[in-house]
Amino acid sequence: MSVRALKPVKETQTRILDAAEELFMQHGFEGASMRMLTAMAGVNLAAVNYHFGSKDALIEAVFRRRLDPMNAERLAALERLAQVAEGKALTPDAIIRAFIGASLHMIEDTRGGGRTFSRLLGRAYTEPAKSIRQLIGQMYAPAMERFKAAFVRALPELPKDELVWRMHFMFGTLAYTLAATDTVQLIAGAKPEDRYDARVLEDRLTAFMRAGLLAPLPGALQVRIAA
Amino acid sequence: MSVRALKPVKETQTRILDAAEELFMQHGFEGASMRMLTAMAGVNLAAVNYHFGSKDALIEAVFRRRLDPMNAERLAALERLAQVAEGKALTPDAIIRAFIGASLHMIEDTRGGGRTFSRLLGRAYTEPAKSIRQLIGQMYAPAMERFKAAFVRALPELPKDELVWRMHFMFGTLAYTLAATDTVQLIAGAKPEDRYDARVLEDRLTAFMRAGLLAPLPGALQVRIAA
DNA sequence: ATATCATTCAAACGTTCGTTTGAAAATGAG
DNA sequence: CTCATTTTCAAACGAACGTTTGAATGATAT
Repeated sequence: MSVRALKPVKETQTRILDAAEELFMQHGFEGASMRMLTAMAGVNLAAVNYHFGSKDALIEAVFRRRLDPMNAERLAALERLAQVAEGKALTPDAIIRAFIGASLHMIEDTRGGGRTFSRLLGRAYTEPAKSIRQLIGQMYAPAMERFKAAFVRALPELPKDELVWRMHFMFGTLAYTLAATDTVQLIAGAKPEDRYDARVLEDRLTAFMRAGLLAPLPGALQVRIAA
Repeated sequence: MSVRALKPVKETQTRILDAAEELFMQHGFEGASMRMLTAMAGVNLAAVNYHFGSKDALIEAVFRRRLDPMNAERLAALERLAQVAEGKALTPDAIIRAFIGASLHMIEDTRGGGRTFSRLLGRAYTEPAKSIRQLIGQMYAPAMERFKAAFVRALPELPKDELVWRMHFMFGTLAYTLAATDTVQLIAGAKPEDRYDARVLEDRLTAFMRAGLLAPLPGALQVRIAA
């Protein structure tokens, strides 16, 4: 097969992936049918099975296309920081930014569909289908391990149990922020135009997460009801 | 219709609601079919349409059964605090506990299916189907407003925009904690047995959220506010 | 030009979906 | 008991699902 022969193939596959991304986000994996999907992509109904094998394989391909580069970017950012630090432990702030930066860059990518995917991704974390959660888990595992190690070095005094929980909380904050579209408007009439200004959002998220990560241990907190 | 006549009706409806809760959580709303559902409930296939009208109406009923009392509990807890405070502003700590307490009590309810529902609820926040997100939004709106007002009183120096975002982040942390089953195990081999010790979890969540809520304003925002 | 491969296409496959139906069974009131 | 109402039940409805098929079309290399 020559190089030229690949071009139309990739175009069809890309069109399918783009449509799948959009429709999976809007209607969920079960809710988006092959007929909707191929119609939006402008390809024949059988094209998905021909190019990807099955709907499940398509779902996996949708995630793989974006998630692999994203986690690579994450790890590269962490590596770059480690280079600059010259052996010293990184600050929690820097680690957090390395982790969430990759996700937020995607939000800004309105043209390329990155924003669509980021919303899809936020939802996938809580997806009922075990196979999908497993897939996501596998793709995140290596990055997760490296970032955990970085946090352990940055916060040697924080018990590991507690760190794991706080990473869990941070992950939740990020996932929900990626996925949710309505809550901010629900709480108050927020200006939606700066929702996707990734720089401002990164600052906001980092401030929140950093404080949560460094919070005093629960036992040390004294409970007061009123000021 | 007599009082006695209601009993078997309620039993059938309750069996359906319980099965729906379980299967919606495991397979999602589209993934759980009426045939699975009625089989688990031990009722005839037509029973759902007879008692609830449609599958969509059943979904709404599943949420209404738990969510209305939960938000009532939330508001009652806040009201109780306000009584004790005698006009003084509440502490962020107390407000947070009032908000998350209701959700966490549900996690502890293993027998009554509350824990199942809380996981379902965590997922529903990021549900693709607009109708479901709308339903949840409606049910939360009144409580949301009251809690926002309480936070505004407790933190008069915090800009409202920022407060809204931080409530959003807190909501995300809670939602994800309710929904997620794998992430903690993914980050590290956590002990799953204390995952649902609501008291410990409440302390952990409160410590994290309190710190995030009170975090110093991000640098870029301070510049904006000063200007 | 011809043979070979990759891709597209319309049509149909069997299955499962949510819902409806009308008769049977159960229940409560007079 | 009798009648009216409520609830259950087996069966069937049309529609939509993911997938498969085999022929038609396109492109490549000899």
